[in-house]
Amino acid sequence: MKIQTLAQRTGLTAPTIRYYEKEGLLNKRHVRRGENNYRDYCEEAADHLRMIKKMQNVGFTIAELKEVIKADEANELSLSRVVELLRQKMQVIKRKKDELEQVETHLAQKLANKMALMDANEKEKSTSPHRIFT
Amino acid sequence: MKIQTLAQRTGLTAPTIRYYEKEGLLNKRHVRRGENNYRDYCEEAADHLRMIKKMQNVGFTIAELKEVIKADEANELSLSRVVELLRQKMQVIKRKKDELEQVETHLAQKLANKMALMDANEKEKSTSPHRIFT
DNA sequence: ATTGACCTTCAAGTATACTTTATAGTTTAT
DNA sequence: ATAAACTATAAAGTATACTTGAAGGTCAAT
Repeated sequence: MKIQTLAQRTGLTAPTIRYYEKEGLLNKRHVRRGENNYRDYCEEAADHLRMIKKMQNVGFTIAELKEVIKADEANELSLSRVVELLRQKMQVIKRKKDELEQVETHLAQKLANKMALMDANEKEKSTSPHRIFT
Repeated sequence: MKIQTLAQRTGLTAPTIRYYEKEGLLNKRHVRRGENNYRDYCEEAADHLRMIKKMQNVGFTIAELKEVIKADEANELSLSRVVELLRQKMQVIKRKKDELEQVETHLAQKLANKMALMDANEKEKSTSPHRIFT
């Protein structure tokens, strides 16, 4: 598949996909070159990019993504190092999940607060008319 | 409390705190000025900044943070607008949580994979000696 | 065979979030 | 009272993650 197709399937732009390749987030498994020198992507490239997008959304940098991707491709010699890295990244994710829940609680509290205020306002509005002639 | 104290309590640097103030993430409730023109922070400022840090960590931009903070301070007239905004941000958080879980699953799978490979390697090592003189 | 829609690379430009530097006034300790 | 350690502002510099622009090659349809 060509770059525009992949862009549409992932919601990224073609320049962004080229940029990610330059930054080392894609490898031979994902991209080849045709005779015309056009990039030719395999089907899995779309999933790969969607996962990259998700990790980006939750705060991973390109450098961190690259680290995980490269580790995944690395050979057996560094297996224990890869396992260590994956464990470490999962710790980071756990921390982020905790933080998200704290933020969620915080916002939920603010929301409840504002809604209570709105309710109070509504009551005032509906009771005022009764007081017009009192 | 002065800026260095606040910096230590939040893990931010003094310039970062000044920068956040300039960007509108702190208000009169959080900072005042002494006679010397030094900033004087209230106790709640630390919690406020820690929450900002958490939201930053999970991918909120300064512009988004400012939006929520300003909304929170807004008067009753825009209450329904604030409630709408808070609901919207909580949706974003929900989405981020989903994404984090997907990434977590993905990494957990890779981890399991690598560990299986390591196990296989270990077995090979322990059986090889037996084959040395065969 | 020419037009338009693709593709290529490379370089420069932009937005965000800081950090650093320069310059100067204030407070604290000896 | 003077040095060290703080505070202030303003402006410039940096890193990250793209986006945009220029200049050119390729492909598909008329």
